[in-house]
Amino acid sequence: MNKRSGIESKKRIINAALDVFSMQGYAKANMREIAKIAGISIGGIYLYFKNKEELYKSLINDRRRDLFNNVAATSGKSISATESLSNFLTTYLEYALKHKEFILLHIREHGFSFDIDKKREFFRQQIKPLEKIIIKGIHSGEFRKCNAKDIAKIIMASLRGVILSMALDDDVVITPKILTEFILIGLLKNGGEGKK
Amino acid sequence: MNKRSGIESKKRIINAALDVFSMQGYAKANMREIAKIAGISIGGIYLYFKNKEELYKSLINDRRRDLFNNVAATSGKSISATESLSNFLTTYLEYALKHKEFILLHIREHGFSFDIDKKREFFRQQIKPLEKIIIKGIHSGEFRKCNAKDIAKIIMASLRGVILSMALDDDVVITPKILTEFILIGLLKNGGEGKK
Amino acid sequence: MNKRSGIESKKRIINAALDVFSMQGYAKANMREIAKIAGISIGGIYLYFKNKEELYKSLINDRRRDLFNNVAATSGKSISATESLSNFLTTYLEYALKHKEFILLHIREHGFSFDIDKKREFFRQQIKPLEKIIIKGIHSGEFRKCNAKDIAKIIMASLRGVILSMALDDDVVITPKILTEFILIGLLKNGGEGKK
Amino acid sequence: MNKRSGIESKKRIINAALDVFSMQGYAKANMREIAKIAGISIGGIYLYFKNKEELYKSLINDRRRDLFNNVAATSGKSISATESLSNFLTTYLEYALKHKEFILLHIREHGFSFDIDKKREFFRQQIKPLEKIIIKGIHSGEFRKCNAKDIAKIIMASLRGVILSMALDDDVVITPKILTEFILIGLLKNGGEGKK
DNA sequence: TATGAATGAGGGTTCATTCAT
DNA sequence: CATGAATGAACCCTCATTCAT
Repeated sequence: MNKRSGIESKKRIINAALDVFSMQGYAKANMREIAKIAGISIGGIYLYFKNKEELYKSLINDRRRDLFNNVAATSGKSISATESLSNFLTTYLEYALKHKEFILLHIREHGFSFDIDKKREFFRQQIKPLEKIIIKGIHSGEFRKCNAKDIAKIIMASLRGVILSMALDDDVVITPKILTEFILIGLLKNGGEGKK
Repeated sequence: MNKRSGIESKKRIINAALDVFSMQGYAKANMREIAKIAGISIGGIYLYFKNKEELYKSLINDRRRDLFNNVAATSGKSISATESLSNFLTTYLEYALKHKEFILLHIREHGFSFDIDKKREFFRQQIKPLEKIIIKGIHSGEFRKCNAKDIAKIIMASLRGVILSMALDDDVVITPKILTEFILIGLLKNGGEGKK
Repeated sequence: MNKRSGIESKKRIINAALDVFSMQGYAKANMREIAKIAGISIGGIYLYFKNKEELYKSLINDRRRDLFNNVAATSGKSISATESLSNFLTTYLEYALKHKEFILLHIREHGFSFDIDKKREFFRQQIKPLEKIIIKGIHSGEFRKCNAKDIAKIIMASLRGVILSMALDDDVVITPKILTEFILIGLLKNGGEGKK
Repeated sequence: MNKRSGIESKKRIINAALDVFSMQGYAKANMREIAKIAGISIGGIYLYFKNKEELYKSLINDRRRDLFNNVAATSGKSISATESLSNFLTTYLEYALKHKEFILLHIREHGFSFDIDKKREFFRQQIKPLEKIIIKGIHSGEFRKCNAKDIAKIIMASLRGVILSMALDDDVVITPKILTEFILIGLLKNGGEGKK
């Protein structure tokens, strides 16, 4: 009977769950294994989480909030739209790299598990700040004229794809700088001759 | 009791399986439901497929071959690199739209189910033709100088993200034309002033 | 893999369940044991009953319907109220003796399990025919004047107690004849001097 | 944290246990809930009772002794057999009304839980004083000639049924007076014409 | 070919009980 | 005396798979 502080135990469970869920997916993930990795008994998990679903949701929501805060924190500071976009992409990419398991889990289970609508909503919400940046850039003359909404969707989708690819395949490494450049050269009004 | 040709039955099973697997994911998918949708008995499935895993693998491989052939078919014909790239993206996007379920399944289970290495290999294979196109474009003077491998990875990842977003969210519609344009403007040597 | 007709299996399950439920009560009863006694696998039970609760309810409802039909069948035929009462008591007692397990289960779980209101209603329904018999007897001059409702309640309660005692304790044997006599002597207008 | 005398705590546990056991039955009753209602920690219960079974047995035995004492206290005082019977029934009924939960629990678990033989014995013991009363009544000429043992069994069973019905169904109210009258009129030699 | 009743391993969850504090 | 986090056996139930028909 290992006595640990409740918070300690909860953290261990969350980490173990993140591991197992992201490796096996929600359905195949197995409470017994999570318990084992967390170094706790099966019953112990149910001291902190009502059930498998609640454990999963808690996981997702925590990371989601985290990511959201990260993005929000860097969004206000920048001056130019170019800088804003760079910050946006960097924040996302860095977060994704640091929390591979969450990203995998999130993408893997998106549209399959509970709260589908909530998830869809979450994704749509992500596009809005991006759209604002693009509009700002167009107004300031930094970006070429385009349908901000469409381009935001494409960029967001691409970002998702890049993150997914990096999470899935260790061979794929895409730095924020390269990605930003690739996207920007297409957006800058003067086509980027000045660059490179 | 329904006498059908074996091929007929097999087709029905495959379609049903694609439905169910893509909706629920491999782990949660249920042989009983597949059988019901296929209009066949449970035992019937095992006449054509050794087990659940085999059914799943058969599904994936068939579509994979199919997609590969599609891409290959359109790759040789085009003359300019720009055209080649456009064809490549269009083929992928159109295939993805026609086979949403497969795409969802493929992405969802990639890295989680069996044959992980095979899948990874499949993805890497996809990048090669793209890389060739880019190199061709650089040589022909159509594309700006860049690291073809890196850019190929980014484009492939973006394409994956676009497909995923469209498959997951009905609200996201990205046409091959718009996507190609977005990517091209960043690749064209002269930065796309001539365009638009 | 023992192949039996579905009906055969279902019967075996019902009998086993009746045994186990009545011996252990609903909460302590154990699906594995039921399966074992029924000579079937655990999963087999779930082919015929959705879950433990459904199995239990099905059991109860079937017997209830059965008892109800028995009582109804003998109620219409008799001429005198005395005879009616005798028939009523006899039917109940005989049924109870034949289905001890059900009675035990019914009493044991009454007020504790699901459908509490349904059960209460069932018990109240049972009193009505009894009340009618008493009223008939008072009108015909067979029975002394009394509050038919109260007396019906007492008789029904006593009947329940007798059945319970017999079901619980093999040492207690009360024949319909003796019980009827005991009750009747109190009901007959002339106090039963004529009798015995 | 709450400092209470041990006796105080024990009492609170017993009351809580009586509540929970009688509402849910032994098997479904839950130590956590008992602890909560008793306003004590789970571990606290185990300071006073070895385990669930011991707590239950302690409960039952205490009430049993209590009831037994009550009956004994009123049995010796009366002169006529009629009065004795009336006292017997009244004592039982009143005790039952005051301790509904115990009665429910006792009946519900009789024959299912531990010490089955002890319980059976307890019930048989109850019949003896009743039998004595009847024999006394026959000798004194108050009661008609009958098989005292059989009649005692019937009366005891009826009493049990009446108590059960009242405990289970709030709609059923049977006063000691009415019950006694109903039973007596059948027992009195002269059929009870003098009465009422 | 085709059926579907039967199997049983395995997974989610509960809860009596223990023990370090 | 008292606490409540931790344990793990045991329960209900699902579902891939088999096989007699």
